[in-house]
Amino acid sequence: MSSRYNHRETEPKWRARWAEAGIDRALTPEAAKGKKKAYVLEMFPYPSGRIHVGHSRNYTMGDVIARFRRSNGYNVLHPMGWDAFGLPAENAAIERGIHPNGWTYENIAAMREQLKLLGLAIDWSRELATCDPAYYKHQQAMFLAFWRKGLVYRKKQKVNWDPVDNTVLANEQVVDGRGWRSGAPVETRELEQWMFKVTAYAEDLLNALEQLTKWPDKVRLMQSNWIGKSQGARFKFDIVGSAEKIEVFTTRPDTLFGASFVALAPDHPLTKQIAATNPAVADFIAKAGQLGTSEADIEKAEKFGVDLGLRVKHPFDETWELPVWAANFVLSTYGTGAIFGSPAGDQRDLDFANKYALPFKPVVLPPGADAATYTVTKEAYTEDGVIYNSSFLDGLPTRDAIKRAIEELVKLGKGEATTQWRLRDWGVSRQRYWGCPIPAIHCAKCGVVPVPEKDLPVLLPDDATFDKPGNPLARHPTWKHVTCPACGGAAERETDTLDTFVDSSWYFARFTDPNNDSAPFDKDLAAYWLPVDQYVGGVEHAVLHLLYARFFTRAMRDCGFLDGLADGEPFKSLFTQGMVVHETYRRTPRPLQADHVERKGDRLVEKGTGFPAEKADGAQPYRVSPIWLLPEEIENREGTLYERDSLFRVEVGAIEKMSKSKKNVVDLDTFVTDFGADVARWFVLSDSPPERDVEWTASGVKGAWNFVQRVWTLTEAHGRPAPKPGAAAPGSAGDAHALRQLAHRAIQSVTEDIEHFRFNVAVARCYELVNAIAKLKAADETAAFARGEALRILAQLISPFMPHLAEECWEALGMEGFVATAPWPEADPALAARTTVTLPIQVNGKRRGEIEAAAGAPEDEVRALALAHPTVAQFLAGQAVRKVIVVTDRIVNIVAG
RNA sequence: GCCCCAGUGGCGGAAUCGGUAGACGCAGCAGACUCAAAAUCUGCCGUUCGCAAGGACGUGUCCGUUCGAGUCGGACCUGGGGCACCA
Repeated sequence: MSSRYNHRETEPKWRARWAEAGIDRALTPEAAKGKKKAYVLEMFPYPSGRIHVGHSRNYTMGDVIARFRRSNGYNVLHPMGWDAFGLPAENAAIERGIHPNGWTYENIAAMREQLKLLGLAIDWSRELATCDPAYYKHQQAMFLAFWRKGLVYRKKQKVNWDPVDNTVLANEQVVDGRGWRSGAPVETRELEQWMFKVTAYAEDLLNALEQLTKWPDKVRLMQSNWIGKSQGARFKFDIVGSAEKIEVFTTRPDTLFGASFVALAPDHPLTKQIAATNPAVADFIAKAGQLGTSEADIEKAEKFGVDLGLRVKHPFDETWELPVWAANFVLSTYGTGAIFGSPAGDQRDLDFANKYALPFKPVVLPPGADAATYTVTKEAYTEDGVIYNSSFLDGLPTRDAIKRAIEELVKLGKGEATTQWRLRDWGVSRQRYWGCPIPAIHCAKCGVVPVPEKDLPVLLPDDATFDKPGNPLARHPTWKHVTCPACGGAAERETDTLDTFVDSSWYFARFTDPNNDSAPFDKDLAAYWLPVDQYVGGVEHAVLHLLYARFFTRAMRDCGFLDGLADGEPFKSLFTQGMVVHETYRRTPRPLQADHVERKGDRLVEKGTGFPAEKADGAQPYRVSPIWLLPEEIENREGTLYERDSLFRVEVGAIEKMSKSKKNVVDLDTFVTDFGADVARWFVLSDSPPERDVEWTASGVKGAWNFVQRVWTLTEAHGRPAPKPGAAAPGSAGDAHALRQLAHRAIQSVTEDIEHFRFNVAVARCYELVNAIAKLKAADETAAFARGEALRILAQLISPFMPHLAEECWEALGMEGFVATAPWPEADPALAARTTVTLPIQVNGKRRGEIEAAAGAPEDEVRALALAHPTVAQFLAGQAVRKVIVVTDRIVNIVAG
């Protein structure tokens, strides 16, 4: 009598046994002598509340790798922690009066329990939270060390300022140019900010990307573009009738004879200076300032400028004067904030010249173009070519002309060759409470003074208030008042806290020695475990988090915290996984008469039902709001979707990333109760390649559920112990032999697939194996051996994916110990090898038949067999065989005609 | 606007080195079991012509390279992602 697989009993049972046996703990380097190490890490979560099945994919992928490595004999480190500082905790404090500390730790407790439900092989003894003073005190110590090393400095930087709330806004708190809470238009203010000198490593951060061969090309390219190294020249234009000069940066000094104007950024000092007396220029600055800073905004914006009334001398021809404009497309933050425009060779310059009727001429002749007739009117030519119309540069190809032009600028003492970086230093100051305090003290006499190491950690005060906007640290009555460590006089603490990207820039190193009180981590332990062998996370962190972490490991190395990571690269192999997406559901809006609407507090609701309502454009003045609904609030009645309780019709919206705001989430607890963790784990890895998004569907869940049941039914029906690995078979023939071959080939394939992150293909191979096991009906000893062996192999192959089910099967097959710690199966080469192959025969590239041949059969033999094939012969009738191509074990192609 | 990636049955996808296109799953169809349903099992399942054997067509479009192209090259179309107009 077969019973259904009961995940509700089985899953907790095995989790308890694993925990009791402590199999998920990483071994110390001494205890792991002779083993290789594998550090597997998923990007740690922000404790935002509850997790849904969408989050589970990331952790499941890491877990598959971790379990696979452990089965292959590695000493595995697979830890978990919490990126626990951040804005949402502070928002919750403002909105609901809960202290960020309490809110954060409650969320951590809830999410830890949820993650444990997934059966992840995580070493929970190493758990850390970045908001724990035991963590951030080391961060403060490293901050001081970086400071001593010259990697920290202070600089004025622009921030978004809310003039009503008197507070600095994060970009995400600026909605349509207004403060999210006050609704007041955002102002730009300059504040003294703490900076990390990332640019000190610009060259290395760029060059080392080449060595990161196990990172996705896409991420390497994005980092490379972000760092943005460009070679060019810096030189000065002399202003006519003045001793002042305008310095510009260019990558194309070869086009200097095509110059038609010089343009300055709206906030270039000279532009500002002229604006003081010239209302047209002041007007231009105001207009340019209204444009957004995002590229989308600027895309829509037309290029415009204003003539500053100045003229400059061309560096190569004193008699040639160029007008000076201010233009909205010139960036003050890049290069010198000034350019020369060479319209024929740059689309922006061309658009600008055309708009203001500035004269220009082409100076780069494209290959094959005729110098006498070539013109540029609407489209600039930005590629390489041969220089003409350019005095001493005439006839030189682009590259040589760039060199020659720079030589000339140097000779004239006007400029030099330079390297320009797009990368800027990292501003780490945040005017917020819930972050790591910056260990600095401001003294009127001594200036900015570091907090002495012995006084660390600088703790956050528990009794901050969140009832008013602004920085709770700055307005705390006592916290900031201290004595100066240098002179002993009255002084004030720094009230800025660190950007949370700092917290996540070294947590992977802390995991190697998470309870160290005297140092961030022990150098030997870090040297043993680092770099992280496999890092798994979302592509949204492709630039900032990964770049900052790469900076941080270099800085930690150079400040003596970290040994054994000579190249400074923290993550050897990176995988960026796709998201889980799901349909969205919205209540279909229903029109309402004005007298059916009432006001409750500051919200409109429908009278009687209390459904939220809003103003509408149609015939009726109001409607019920089309709010988002959870999947479990939906009911399907004969193909039409309704909201379960209200019986509103439901519209199916776009398929989007699972998110709280769209409510298209499937709660993890509920799902695990209904279907089990294994079903969730199996589902998120089936069907879609890991780097692509996977859509969560009921039918996909059903497929995974059926598979779990099928594996268990087959295992239970076998009803006897499976042969131990390497046991001799009692003979092997026919279908039983075929099953053994398939099982051993499955080992090879699944092993390869996991190594290469092809989880969906590994899943397909497991389905094949199960189908083959089910198909073998014979009951004799030979078949029983083959079936038992195949079931044992199956249990092992699925164990990284569905660890609970695999343990239950392993036990039912009479195997000893945990499948989780059993050695990974090895394929018997004799069984896995193919002895005969099916070769397709093509005639002139079209398939006309196939033959069976021994694997590796000699070419002559295969050729003879192919030519003798009846159908093939038919197609060859009346034609001469010109050539026979035999690709061993793949294909035969006969060329005839 | 610039840069990058991807387009394969009704759907998700497989084809790892240029060598049988469509593995595996989902959906669907037919049948078995059942009083019935669920579950399970068996078979079919790219389009098209054909009674059949078999043929023709088929991996976004067009062109090319090759004995042979989903895979390589060129041009284009569509969708997705990144971006700080980077001079």
